[in-house]
Amino acid sequence: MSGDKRREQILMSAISLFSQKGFSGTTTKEIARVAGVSEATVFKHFSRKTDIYDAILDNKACHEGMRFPWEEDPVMLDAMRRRDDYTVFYQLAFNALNKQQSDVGFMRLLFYSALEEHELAERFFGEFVARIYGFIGGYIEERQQEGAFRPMNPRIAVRAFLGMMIHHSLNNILWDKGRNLLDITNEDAADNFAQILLRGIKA
Amino acid sequence: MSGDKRREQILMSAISLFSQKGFSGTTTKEIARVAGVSEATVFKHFSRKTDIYDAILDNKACHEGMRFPWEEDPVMLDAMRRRDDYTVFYQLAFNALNKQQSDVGFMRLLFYSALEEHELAERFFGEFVARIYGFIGGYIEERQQEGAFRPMNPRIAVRAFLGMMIHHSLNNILWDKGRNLLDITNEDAADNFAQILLRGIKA
DNA sequence: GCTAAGTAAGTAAGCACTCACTTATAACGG
DNA sequence: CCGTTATAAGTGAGTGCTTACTTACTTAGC
Repeated sequence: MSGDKRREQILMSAISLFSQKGFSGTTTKEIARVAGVSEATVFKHFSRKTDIYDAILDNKACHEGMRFPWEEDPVMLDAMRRRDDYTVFYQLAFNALNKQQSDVGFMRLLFYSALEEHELAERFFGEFVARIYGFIGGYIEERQQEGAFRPMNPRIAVRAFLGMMIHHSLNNILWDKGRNLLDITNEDAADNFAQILLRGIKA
Repeated sequence: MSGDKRREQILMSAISLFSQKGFSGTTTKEIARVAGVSEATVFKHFSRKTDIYDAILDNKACHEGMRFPWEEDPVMLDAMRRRDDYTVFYQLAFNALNKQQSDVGFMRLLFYSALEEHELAERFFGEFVARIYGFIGGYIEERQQEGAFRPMNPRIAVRAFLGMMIHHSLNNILWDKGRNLLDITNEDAADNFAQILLRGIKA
């Protein structure tokens, strides 16, 4: 197998393990076993254990994870132009919830790295989340100036909205996997969250 | 020093370390150093490392952390009787935010234990959060029957409200310690979150 | 003089990481 | 077509260090 392919395979195994057990809870031996190679091979591709972690967050997080739904969703972009606030926030929530649900491992990894205070995780959150605040906050601000939304700090509205979505995903991923407290579809969640926020901030 | 006092002292050191580095990232040697005793003394009080973790979540979490603000806050109980919805939700948010802010270590510990899938953490979340959903959800349901709130699944409203608060605390604790994205007081946050939710669910 | 509190000095297992070595691949002159 | 050779991919068997945990022993207080 070529070096690049093997490297990718090791990274995939590492993502799976780090997301389950965190950095210090995962051994290089185990990464090698899951990747189906010897431990020495792992160290041929990554000279230190932290290099594996760095590579994951550098590639996976900062390239794959950094795509923004609104840059690819014509439905939402069109709704923004038409000032169809409900569709804008419904699409935002629906896209985000689906994305979070489809990559539970990556979500867990981000949480571990935040707790372990990995610098790359901090950078990821700083850049990615900052752009989200700018984008949604900017739209809310425009609508405030148009008199559609009541005056308030738009970033508080963003935090409230993101809070609903992320906390909902967190519940499903971490604390309430059996959906005992609340068992709803992403469509239902997006619909309700969009409605609560919009009624909550409209003029 | 008496056995019980020493035991407590070791637990305090362990809480501090586990909350910073997680379970597998913390060594028994380090716990002993912080507690100012020998490693052997740690194992006199706790025969295995996991016993320390269990003791923390058993005592600290299930006894100290399980106190509910509404059971002690006369302002909020009175507001509930008077159907002063704003004060009810403002007090809920303000109490929760202050509590979370005052015990960052405990919050981090709960996150670690959720990621590491510690059974006691699951029990804590199951019991504690379930009671919150029952309590707030029950109040919302009553107000719906009185015609004050619009018809909807009350638990979705609870999730939205808890999401705003917990995500806000999480931002301040984990991702945006420098308050770059949003820098507001707990009073401001509680006020805005309560307003957004109430406008969002009122009839 | 008994019991509880405490520890120095271990132990075996596990950890990240290295080294000497083998195999597979492919390019190239004859 | 073959045989040589350079290079990259891969590994078994270690290295020294750290880990959770133990044992045999000392001290302090009633």
